[in-house]
Amino acid sequence: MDLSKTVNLMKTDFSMKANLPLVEPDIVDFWIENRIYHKVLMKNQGKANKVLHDGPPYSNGKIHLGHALNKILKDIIVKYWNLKGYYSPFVPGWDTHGLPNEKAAINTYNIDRKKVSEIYVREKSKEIAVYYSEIQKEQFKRLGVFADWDNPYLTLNPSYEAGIIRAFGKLVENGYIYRELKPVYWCYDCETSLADAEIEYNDKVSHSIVVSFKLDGAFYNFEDVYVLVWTTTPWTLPANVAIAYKPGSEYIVIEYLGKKYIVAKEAYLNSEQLKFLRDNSSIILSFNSDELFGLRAKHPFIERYSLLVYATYVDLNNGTGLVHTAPGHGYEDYITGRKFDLPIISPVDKEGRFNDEVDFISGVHIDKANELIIDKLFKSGNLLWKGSITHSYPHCWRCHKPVIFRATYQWFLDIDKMRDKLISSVDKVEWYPSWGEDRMKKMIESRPDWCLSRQRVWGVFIPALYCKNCGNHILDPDIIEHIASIVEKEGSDVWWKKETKYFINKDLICPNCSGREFEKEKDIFDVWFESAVSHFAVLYNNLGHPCELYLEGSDQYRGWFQVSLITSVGVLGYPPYKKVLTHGWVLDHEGRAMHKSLGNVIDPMEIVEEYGADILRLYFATSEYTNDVRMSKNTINFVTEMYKKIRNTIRFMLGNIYDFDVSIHKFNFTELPLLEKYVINQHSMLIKTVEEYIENFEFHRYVYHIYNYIVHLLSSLYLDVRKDVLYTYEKDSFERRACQFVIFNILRDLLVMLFPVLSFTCEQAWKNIPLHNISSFSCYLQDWPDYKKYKIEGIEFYEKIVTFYRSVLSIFEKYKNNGSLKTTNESILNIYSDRGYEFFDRYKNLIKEIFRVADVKIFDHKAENIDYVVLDDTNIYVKFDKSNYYKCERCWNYYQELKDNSLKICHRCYEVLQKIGMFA
RNA sequence: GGGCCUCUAGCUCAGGUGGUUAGAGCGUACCCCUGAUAAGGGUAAGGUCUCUGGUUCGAGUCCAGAGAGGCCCA
Repeated sequence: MDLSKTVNLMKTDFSMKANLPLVEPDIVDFWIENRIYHKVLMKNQGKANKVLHDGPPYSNGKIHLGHALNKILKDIIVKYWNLKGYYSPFVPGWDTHGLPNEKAAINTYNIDRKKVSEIYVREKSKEIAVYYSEIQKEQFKRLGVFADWDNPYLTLNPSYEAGIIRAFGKLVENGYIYRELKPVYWCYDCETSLADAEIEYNDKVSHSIVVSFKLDGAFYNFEDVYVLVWTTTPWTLPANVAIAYKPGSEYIVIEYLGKKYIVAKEAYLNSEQLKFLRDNSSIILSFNSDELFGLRAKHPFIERYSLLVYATYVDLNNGTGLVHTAPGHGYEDYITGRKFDLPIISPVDKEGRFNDEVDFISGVHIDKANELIIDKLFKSGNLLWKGSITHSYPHCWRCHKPVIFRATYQWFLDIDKMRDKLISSVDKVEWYPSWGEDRMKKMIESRPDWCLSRQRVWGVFIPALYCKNCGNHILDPDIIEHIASIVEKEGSDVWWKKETKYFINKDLICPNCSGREFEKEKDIFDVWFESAVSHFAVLYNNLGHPCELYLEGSDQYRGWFQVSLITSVGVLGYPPYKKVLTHGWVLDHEGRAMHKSLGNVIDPMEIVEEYGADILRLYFATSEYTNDVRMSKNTINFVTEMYKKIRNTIRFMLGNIYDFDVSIHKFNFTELPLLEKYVINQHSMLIKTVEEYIENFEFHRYVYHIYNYIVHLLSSLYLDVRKDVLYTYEKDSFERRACQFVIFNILRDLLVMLFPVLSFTCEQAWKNIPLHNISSFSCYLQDWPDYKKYKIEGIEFYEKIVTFYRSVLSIFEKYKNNGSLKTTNESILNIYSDRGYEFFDRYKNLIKEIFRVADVKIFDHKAENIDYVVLDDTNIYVKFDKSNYYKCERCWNYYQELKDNSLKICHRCYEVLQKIGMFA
């Protein structure tokens, strides 16, 4: 008789080898064809909603690992919420406007901006943006991310654009918008402003001059004292309004050729530019630079005074330690200017020519003006030294000519006005990790006003008008709303297509000059403003505002978290989110950022194609992602092994319920065998703990906890112990059906609990559960398990037996290693204890079951010279003996006697064989 | 240069309010099983807790520096 044929071995089509790269695409199709995302929403309709609002990635390339990490983490949360019974839609978004796509369009289609219409550039930019958003969408789908892919929000959608304009209108109404001069990079050859990204740095030879400004009044009883400044851009001197020194530093008065000059001591000793006077001058006074505060110096060729102010960026190793400050011509100068309320003078026009402000250079180009100014300084005796310098200098990316900083009028959002409100609104948000709150506050405290305007075409225009007569700007909330409603229907292109009057819906008269002719603003919004108002364009009046959660990389404290907060507080008065969660960056194995130049970039889709999306998902889920996540192909192997263990355990469970029907084989948990009760109660604890971890967004704990449960409790203990019952007991026996019942419950719950991470694998396993046992055709349509259902009282003692078992195993190892025993099956376990006799005696059968030994003998006294383990502070002595029992050839257990010695079958197996008709 | 953050076994992670020999899994080595089999079970060896000072009877845990790395600014 072939006894192996009489045993109930596992059966399943769920293969051991995953083949994820091959299998996953079909599962994606299954989800999409069956509208699983929508079905879950229908199921949860009317329940409490929790919305994770998607921060829109920029649509100018394929996804990288950072995108993958971000979307997978979001997906885990949203899937958990939906399983838990919340109504949690996920609307994906893309940031589509802005310079990178405009640049990409110009490069891709070889566009000469001067020769084509703005509409053409916009059309081509849109092509690029839509193209990449579609690519990214497909990639995200392939990662197993669930979302409303057919209805994403794109910032170029007319409805979204209208939202941008309306949000701006609210900010105007609330008094946060103003217009002011600000220096921007300017190319006088291309006659345009440039963004940072359009700047390239090249070496340039510049003038290098040291200029004196005469102090107004006496300094330390010295009359006629001069301060020295160094500059490489003499043409900016007409815009000089201040001189900056480094606070709290040692400055000196020196005498040089009979005159007294102030410089920083360190500069005097080290600076290249002061070399000319170092050897023929003497220090006559030393003082703290703070004494300079509030003094003023006379401009060398303009009837104006220059204020002495402090600035921490002043460098004492170059120049004089006193920095020529022209807020109209430099960013740092501008910041200092705002700090000290200095005027912004901008005497240069768009072609680089001076206006009439200073007579001797009126109409002169700045390149020529340099010479004239140097000459003027020389003649007045204010030029102390003249040389040249080669330095790295910003150039235009298109014409490669040096650019200048030039103050032009820009639109601003007034942060100062709302700063207190912003900071207090930070308190209303829960930040994960908690240091986020502090970080956000510190950033808001020091953040300058927000320059909203860009001199570009690919974006949403700023809905402002100008009086043709006097140039006065007009921001009218009624007109802005009117424009928004036009854009909602026709898209933002309409601004470039229609005449100004098309946008004016009332009798508009310039309040300044009573003019009636107007023209449209040419500037567009900073792209950050567009994505910043997604809460208004997407959440408000739709998904709900504020939403539950924003989740982005930690760079977004400066970016989207912050700008969203600003616009939300500015428009509605409160934050757009209840919680903010951040993740770190994906780094290479060495902990370095991935850069093309370093050659350490890993493409997420490469991982998906080689290992599968579930592996990538598991990788991120097991990482402590609030820190940076290191990744290399080596570390992926670790996750792969972990995956195999999970998969095989699932497979084993699936294979052992092939003949199980939950509608027939139903039990109350309280009537189950002890081991089953113990396992079910552990299962209850698992669910509870896992929930807590996920609620705190601690996914690595959640996954590791399940994993350890699978390894320690299921694979190593329960399933291993119960193989005997599953394989050799009669199919319909209480023991076997009870075991299957427990396995089925655990399996079903595990698949649901792992679904947010291992979506593909769980769905695939779900399809392999015998059909009659499940009520839904997708794992995702199940409910999250209720831990209370599995709570069982009075089985705490079992833990003690398990602990005893685990510690005794190392003793058994000694018998194995010296060759006296091979398996526990064949041996007898002797337990000696003077204090634990009663306990061990009572659970003798359980101990036999867990240890899988031939027999257990308990003694109520200690033993000498043998191994012991400590249990509850009591020494338990343990000895294994080889039994002389007989092995049953069917169940492989050892018995004192067999039923049939010729067949070598034990009593139990004999009965089973009889029942299944083997002896008929 | 500034703000914020990270640094525990080869790898991924645990280690509330400071307290005896720092834990788990993977990997490794060795053993068992061959009815989860390109599987399953077991045991063991691996850590100056990045470094240097300090507080304390006592610090991975608190404080101050340093180093390496990350994000954001300048």
